[in-house]
Amino acid sequence: MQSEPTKSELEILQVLWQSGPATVRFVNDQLNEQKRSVQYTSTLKLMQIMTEKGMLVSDKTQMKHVYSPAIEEKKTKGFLLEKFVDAMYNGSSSSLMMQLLGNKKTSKEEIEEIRNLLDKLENE
Amino acid sequence: MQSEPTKSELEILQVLWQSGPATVRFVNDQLNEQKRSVQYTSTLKLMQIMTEKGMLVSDKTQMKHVYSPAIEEKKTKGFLLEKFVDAMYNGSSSSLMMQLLGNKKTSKEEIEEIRNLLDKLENE
DNA sequence: CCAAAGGTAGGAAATTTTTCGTACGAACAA
DNA sequence: TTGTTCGTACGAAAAATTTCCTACCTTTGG
Repeated sequence: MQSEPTKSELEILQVLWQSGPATVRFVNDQLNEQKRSVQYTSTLKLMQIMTEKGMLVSDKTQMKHVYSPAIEEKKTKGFLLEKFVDAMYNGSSSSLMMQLLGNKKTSKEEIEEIRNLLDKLENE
Repeated sequence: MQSEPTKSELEILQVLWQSGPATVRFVNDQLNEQKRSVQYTSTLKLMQIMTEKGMLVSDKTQMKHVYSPAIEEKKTKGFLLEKFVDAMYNGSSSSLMMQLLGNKKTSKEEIEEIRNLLDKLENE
């Protein structure tokens, strides 16, 4: 079973998803560049907690520990997406899509792509 | 400007969206039915805080105050959806949709609904 | 060798979010 | 009238999350 990452935890996961396994130093630098100012030891602590929780795994064979997400990106995102859809749109994917398609301009290509996916889904 | 509702605040908004303007008593009952056990005064307090923050407005002319969301449902959901897409899918709506459709939670009916929506969009 | 730089560990402080106890007023039924 | 029920107000406790201080070890450059 999977527990919901907090806001800060999610930021860390994002860095790791984006850049692959990394040291605390690297993650912390990325956070400071991309997100917000945060002390090295804060990031360290959080990543340690995440490891305890089983969200990350760390390779401690070297002095500079290297962390990676314990659960694959797709699964975690899928899980969070599902929760989001449930909470916000009563579990209705199409409602969410309506909102999404209504809000932003979607290109013909994207529409085609989605249509193809729909076809594939129905032929299973 | 709009501030992000916390988890609990979102639950309250959901009740109000679902049922329209309501008293604390009603909201609290709904939460206990639909979500989790929570004391009346906890819900009251939270709704008061939300009112301070400008997320809710309350009609205090009657003894039983009646609360409604201060911002329309669509705007709030759109705002949260956008943040979600940005955080999780680098702002790419179609990526999100792919993931959504890839999850096996989408029913035939929903697929049809989406197809219709795509048709509509293309004919504009 | 020695100092400086950079790493982890751990506890505790700070902040944010959530919960609830208590006080007190209004309504209502007996 | 009177007491029971139902409402709000408010402060503070509790819990969850986030931040950082301090200690101490390892590596590296001079």
